[in-house]
Amino acid sequence: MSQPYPFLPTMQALVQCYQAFEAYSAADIRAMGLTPPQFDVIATLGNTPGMTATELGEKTLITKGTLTGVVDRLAERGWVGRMAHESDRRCQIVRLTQAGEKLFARVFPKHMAHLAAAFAEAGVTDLARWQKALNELEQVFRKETA
Amino acid sequence: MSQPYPFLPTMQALVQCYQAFEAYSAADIRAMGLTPPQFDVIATLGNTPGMTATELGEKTLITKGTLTGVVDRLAERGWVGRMAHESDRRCQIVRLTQAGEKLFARVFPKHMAHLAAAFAEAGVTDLARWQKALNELEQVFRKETA
DNA sequence: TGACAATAGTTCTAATGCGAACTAAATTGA
DNA sequence: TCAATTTAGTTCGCATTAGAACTATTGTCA
Repeated sequence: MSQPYPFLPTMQALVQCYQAFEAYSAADIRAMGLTPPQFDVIATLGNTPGMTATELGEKTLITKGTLTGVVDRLAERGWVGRMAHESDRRCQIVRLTQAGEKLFARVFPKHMAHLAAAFAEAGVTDLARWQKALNELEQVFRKETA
Repeated sequence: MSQPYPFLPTMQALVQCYQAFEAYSAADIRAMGLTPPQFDVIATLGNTPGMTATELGEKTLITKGTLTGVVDRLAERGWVGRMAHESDRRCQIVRLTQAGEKLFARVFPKHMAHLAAAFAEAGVTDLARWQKALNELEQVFRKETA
């Protein structure tokens, strides 16, 4: 009896791997009082002079409709601010406030250390091999829609 | 200048690969009038005599709190039903109705074909290699919490 | 220059998603 | 046997998510 869908185990492995990563990462982020998307925004804006909301959305993979709400809540807490773009009045620049910079300096290294602990036993050869597999598998899903 | 966090490219590849899969899969599912979790439930219940909500949550990786709502909406549309467990009155059995079986027969093979199209050019060697990488990477995130 | 298309953000709706609190029922253990 | 613990589901609060509709602004091009 041959496999009806030989790709299913690979797909299930992808989903389980991602869920394991999410659970591991999100637990640490939530313990610091942030949600994963909020952390992504803070981490992306760290050490930058700010960027447009569109640019921020591209880097964090957050859709623009969602990004409005995420930035709203970060702004309410005083961590980010919105500023007018110099030449294009449609755009706005989102950047960290001073309090946001302090938050970034506090949570970013801490979360990186949390992740580094997970990868402690992984060698550069493993990392490269995994990355290659992921990039190849990603192309499987990209080529069809293109 | 050495990499400050050598594991970051691998993690980004994981997130991008998963997002690509999600986008590819969800577009097809939504076109059939279902959400991804709704499809997961229908697909999991297909060809089974039903199962408890806890079991269903474990297979679909949907949290129990969320599962209540997902099953509610599927029940409203007449695709699944809740039944009392024979011996344990805390449990309930969730199973497809006749309409649900028909829906399963219609959407499941169609979505599998959509996925198979993406994997058309992938050989069994590729699939096995990707799966191995994903299983290894998953363990990276599992071992720390265990 | 002026209609038209493209872009940037916001707002809206419906559905997840997670964690915590809660009720009901079953299990444990002294 | 019965109080304490565990388990199964529901409910709630808060945040995210996708997509579509909408406003404001900019770019295109005949």
